[in-house]
Amino acid sequence: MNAHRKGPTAADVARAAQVSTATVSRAFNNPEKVAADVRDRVLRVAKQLGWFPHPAGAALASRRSWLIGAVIPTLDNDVFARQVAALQARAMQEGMTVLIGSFNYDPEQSLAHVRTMLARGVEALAIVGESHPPELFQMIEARGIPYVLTYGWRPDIAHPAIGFDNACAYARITRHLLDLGHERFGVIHQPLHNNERVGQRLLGIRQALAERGLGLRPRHVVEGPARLEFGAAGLERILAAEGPVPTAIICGNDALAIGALHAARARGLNVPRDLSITGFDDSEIAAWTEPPLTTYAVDYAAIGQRAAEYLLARLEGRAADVLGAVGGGLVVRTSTAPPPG
Amino acid sequence: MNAHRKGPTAADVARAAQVSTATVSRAFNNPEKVAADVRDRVLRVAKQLGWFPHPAGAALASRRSWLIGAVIPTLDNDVFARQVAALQARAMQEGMTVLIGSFNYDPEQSLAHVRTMLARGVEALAIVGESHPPELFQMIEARGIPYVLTYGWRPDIAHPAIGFDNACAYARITRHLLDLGHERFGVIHQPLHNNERVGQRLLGIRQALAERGLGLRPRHVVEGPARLEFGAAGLERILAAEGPVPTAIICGNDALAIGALHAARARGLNVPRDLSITGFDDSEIAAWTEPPLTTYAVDYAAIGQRAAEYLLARLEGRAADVLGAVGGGLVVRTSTAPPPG
DNA sequence: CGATGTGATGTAAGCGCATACATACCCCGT
DNA sequence: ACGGGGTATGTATGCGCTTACATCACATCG
Repeated sequence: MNAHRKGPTAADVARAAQVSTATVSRAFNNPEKVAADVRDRVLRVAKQLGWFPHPAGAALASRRSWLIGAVIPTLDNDVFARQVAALQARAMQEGMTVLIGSFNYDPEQSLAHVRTMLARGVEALAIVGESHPPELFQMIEARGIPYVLTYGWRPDIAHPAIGFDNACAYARITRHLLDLGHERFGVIHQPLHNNERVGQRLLGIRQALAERGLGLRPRHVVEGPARLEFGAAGLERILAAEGPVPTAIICGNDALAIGALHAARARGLNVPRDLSITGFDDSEIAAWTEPPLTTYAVDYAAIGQRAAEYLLARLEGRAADVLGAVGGGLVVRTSTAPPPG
Repeated sequence: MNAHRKGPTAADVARAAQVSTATVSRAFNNPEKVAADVRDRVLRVAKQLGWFPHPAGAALASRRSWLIGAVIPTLDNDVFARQVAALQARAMQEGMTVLIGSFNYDPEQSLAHVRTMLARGVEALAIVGESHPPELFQMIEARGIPYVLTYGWRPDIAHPAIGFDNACAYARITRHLLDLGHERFGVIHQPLHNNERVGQRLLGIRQALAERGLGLRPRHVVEGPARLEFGAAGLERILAAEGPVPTAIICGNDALAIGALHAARARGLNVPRDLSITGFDDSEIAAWTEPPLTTYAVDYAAIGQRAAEYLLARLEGRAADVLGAVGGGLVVRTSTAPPPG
């Protein structure tokens, strides 16, 4: 690979503008320290020569990379995309740029991403979730850079984190259904593997049920990919189970819920009269399904924005009171109703 | 900001391993050039000291940043997210990392992103669309780095590009409807502003219509944000127009089409019996709407992957025959049918 | 057995910039 | 007119690494 083209250097600009390289550097980085006429001359010459500070030289001398790393499961999910977009917007205001790595729910890959990001000199890291190899956190600690976990948050979490309490959120959904009078529940959820958030959610459901002396039957809990297709297949499977069938189905996200909605209709069931179904995330389409979906909204943009806030503050040695839970809440539409009979 | 922590340097490792810094560097970058025992010793000492090559030093000395820039309209859209994910996956195989910038259909922002990316030392750039200030392309040319435009592609495009021909794609959709017997068409499309692809699409529709001696009435063409809500509002507006109303509605993407589907149902129209509606992108949900949506699939992942291929090849001075059109085609489902009567 | 080649390692020169420190200059007060 | 203090600019060093080149040990072969 020969990626290099020899361009002009600060020295060339200095010579052409009849100043020293120090003044060239100052004209770019501390304009107020340079007399207006000199600065203008330098900037003009630089533009003419097509020069601007070479990042590696600048990074080396100033010991700053102006890079923040964001490690997320996948970009193919609005939830993370929104978060990253907000992080990036805020970071850009401070002149920092964001490096994104998607790890596809694979701890190997998250480790690899953190490794290369550190090798690229990121000054801070935002990472989705807790399910990562201990080595990942050790590497970060060893580097001594600020980091923050995003998406999930729990009162007893062992890292700086910004997000929402998955257990609480799903307990909230469950109580909504309990209050409507439901007693038999089904759950269609994402893979538990390497995703502590999903475990938290099941926990939240189970706790809310336990409060009323209820429980979840294993045959009414199905796990699979977070896609419409599995939402449909999952509901089929639950309804095919032995014995009395659930009257309420709690889904891991809106896509699963929409799939379930379809499967229910295909079986001639009326939602919500015969079966209540809930989603999660309050995606755009949730308001437009037939019937409109009861779901749970989380302010994902706030997660990204506050994560940026936190990291920026840490980099400046400031304190920032932004860790913890972000806003969110149940959005009741018409896919939930009292159970039949 | 004090982002710096003084860590060990190559010299520390060299000393501890009783070799020169050159050998340390080689042990990391050209392991095969170092005797096995020495290499192991160096790597062990390095790990023990928690050292690895400082990126800025490495970048400065080797004149490589291993960075590729991706400039896209927004991450909030699956279409671009998929493309970026593929680009990134391919780039990572070669040890390069991808810097992402979303410009929100604002040329100012795309310019700003390219500027900071160049300042970060990216070695190549992938950019969505042609609607950017000339200055943007000048900056890239001045830097002399490879770049490729993605998403849109035309036979007469003036840049290296990978994507699909928006005009052809929409002509194809239009002909499908023409073949079904439609003669009056409506269009619900995204903002034309700073988005040459949308203009291309309208062009394609008009050309296909012209071939059969037909045209588009201005009052049957509405422009607005690419959201469900506007899909619905747009259809309302078209149906409220004076005179005979369209029997086929061509939408700029699946979200608009789904919105239109809803509005049609709300007005008591049966799709496709009373009205045909088409989408674009073949998003996951398109197969699950009521009725399932006729739409147009584009292999967005291939765009990202081939863009990476092209840039990588250029960086290595190789030729790569990947520019041009990617796969795609009409997906006929049941939201289209012959016009009523 | 000495000339020559080969592979492993060391030496040292930058890579392009920021910045602490030194210097020159100017303004002002006295 | 002179000194003090502030401001604009220059000087020179080093950031941490890679790599061309020099060197050295050793094996090979005529």
